[in-house]
Amino acid sequence: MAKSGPAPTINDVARVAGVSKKTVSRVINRSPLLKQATREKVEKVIAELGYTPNPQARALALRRNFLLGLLHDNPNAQTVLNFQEGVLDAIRDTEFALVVRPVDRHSPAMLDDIRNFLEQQRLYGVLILPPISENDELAALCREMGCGYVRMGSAALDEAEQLVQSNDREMVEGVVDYLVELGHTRIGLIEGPQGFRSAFERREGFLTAMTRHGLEMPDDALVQGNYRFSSGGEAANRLLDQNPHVTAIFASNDEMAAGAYHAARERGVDIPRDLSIVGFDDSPIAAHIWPPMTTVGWPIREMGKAAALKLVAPDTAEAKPSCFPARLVTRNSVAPPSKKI
Amino acid sequence: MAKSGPAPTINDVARVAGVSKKTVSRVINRSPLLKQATREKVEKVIAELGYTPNPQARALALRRNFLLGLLHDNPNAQTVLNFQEGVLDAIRDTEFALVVRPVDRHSPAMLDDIRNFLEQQRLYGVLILPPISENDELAALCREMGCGYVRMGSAALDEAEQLVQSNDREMVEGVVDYLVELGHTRIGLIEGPQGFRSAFERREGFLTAMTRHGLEMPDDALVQGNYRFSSGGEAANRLLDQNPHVTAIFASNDEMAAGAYHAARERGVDIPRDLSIVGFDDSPIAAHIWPPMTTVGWPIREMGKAAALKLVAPDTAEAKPSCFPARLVTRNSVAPPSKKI
DNA sequence: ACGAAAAAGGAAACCGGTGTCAAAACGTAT
DNA sequence: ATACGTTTTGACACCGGTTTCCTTTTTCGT
Repeated sequence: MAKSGPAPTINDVARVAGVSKKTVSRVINRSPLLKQATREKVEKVIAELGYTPNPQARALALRRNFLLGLLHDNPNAQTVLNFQEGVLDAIRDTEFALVVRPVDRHSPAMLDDIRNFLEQQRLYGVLILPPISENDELAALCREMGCGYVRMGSAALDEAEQLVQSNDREMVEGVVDYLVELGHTRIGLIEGPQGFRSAFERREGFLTAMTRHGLEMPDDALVQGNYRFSSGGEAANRLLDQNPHVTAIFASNDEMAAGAYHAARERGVDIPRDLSIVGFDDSPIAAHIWPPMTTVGWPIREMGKAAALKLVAPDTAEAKPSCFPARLVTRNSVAPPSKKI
Repeated sequence: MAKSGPAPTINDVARVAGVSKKTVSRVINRSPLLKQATREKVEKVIAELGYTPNPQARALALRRNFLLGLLHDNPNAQTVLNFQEGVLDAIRDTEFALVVRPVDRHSPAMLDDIRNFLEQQRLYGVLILPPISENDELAALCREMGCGYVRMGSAALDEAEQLVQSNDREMVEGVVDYLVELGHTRIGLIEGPQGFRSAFERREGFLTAMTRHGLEMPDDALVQGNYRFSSGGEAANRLLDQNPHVTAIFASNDEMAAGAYHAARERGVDIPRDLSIVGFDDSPIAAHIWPPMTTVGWPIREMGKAAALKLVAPDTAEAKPSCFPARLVTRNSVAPPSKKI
């Protein structure tokens, strides 16, 4: 049992074990050039005293903190928090801690802010969430500062090693296949905002599949939103005005899909009888809205865990995978088309 | 302009300014016993070199890190993230950073985990979110470890100084007044789980107002949920089975209210014509669900900011207030009762 | 048994700040 | 000019680790 009072230091351990502090340091850092007997002796004392190294002292000496940073500028709270949970799964019971840093991607000072942040905190590594994960200058900054980083993204970026991603594109194709199989031929798309790689990937997947099925995709059946709830309603109204015969809509995220629900409701069109809607993300709103929404879920928490492990334990098996499959979550917002032309 | 290369240290500043490092340290720490001329000279050099003190070295010397911790075990992602944002509003452009730590209040090891965490990270202070903010052992632990703390709560706890709270109870009374004014007399309550102070406060507010209006509150018009979506549906079904004449339901949070929406839908009762529903929190779901939900909003972000300021700048005006008024957000889930008896 | 190479361990400096305490500088009364 | 009380400043140890470099011990071939 450790006695109470001030925490024991490396000096205490060294004194009690009758060795120098350097030797204790070697034990802590698993240096291979130690006699087995010495190591055991020191380890025994460490256990007795309940000694743990002081992170602040280590940080000073190593010029590097045992801190992971989470950089995000994400409108979706649930995504961020799930990712956080995943990261914390990874660093639980380690000496690492997680510091969060929301940033403003519209601020011209963003890069300078982040540079200051990295310089100040001397982070071990950072995890970057979309959409700023797609900022290559930011990645370059991390490299320049010697700060490890892993990006979460929906598309292959330069270096696969530093990325966790999902197969968005493929999944969106699957969504279209599913709708077509049910008989839908006039399908509208509410895409995400420019500058989001995820929005791009999802649109491309959508268009690819439509082409593959030989389906027409009129320009005005593709409208843009900004990933927020209200934009979904506006987009759906525009879409339905321009293209009244549409029988199904795919929205690039759940929030916009929920917005589309409201627009439909206000126009008196019933979901799913008159209009099928599919979202993306499987955020809580999808389950809570009526009727429960068919959407695409991706394992954010697992991705967070893997991303963190890539930084803190890059050699473990769990840190290896960088692509995490999404899956279709079928609920009640989709039905075969019934609208008469 | 600072030259690139290794960041300047206090020694560089001292050398260039021709003073001792202690003097530089005094300048940084705004020591009052410095000659104005010296101060200006040093400040000039600091600006020239672009010097910023190394937080790791400070942490070691002061035995205290410039880190704020956020302890939470909250089912509501939006609440947590909003609070985070508030905290970051407060510490933006300071040397502080925020480290997050989700905990498991059901784990018997929780207190030990947190003790380790505090001991390791040597935090400047922690912010504690409900429901664990109501754990007095945890508060005692913080005091024992000499770690500042501020709790967010919905009721007056021991020391008002270390708390940011909202006037939940009062607001719930206001909700009841509002419903009564519209003509409702048979109002059901879906309360939150045992052990949540917020649940207790909201129930008491509800019952107080009912009594004040001379309204009957049969035992079976009060059912318990666990603050999660699914429990709201179950609770509403139980409530409506036992008490079919109820014309309005107040739920202790929005998620449960949303669950109640689903139950109503499945039973074919229309909101708000046949049943009015009021939630609490003004989380996104309230605006996204159909019909948009009347609820009570409270300024979580501002509370986060104030809580953080209480730790890092306790003397500023913004850090003073500890009670933040909630307000009724009226949307479309409430109407006068129309049900025939 | 001896010397050389390899292995193990230690002394002291260092990371970049802060605390203590004494010395220097200054102002002023004698 | 001297003595004395303040105000400013600096020298040095310290926080708790790591790194560098050197000494001691062990191992082993001959």
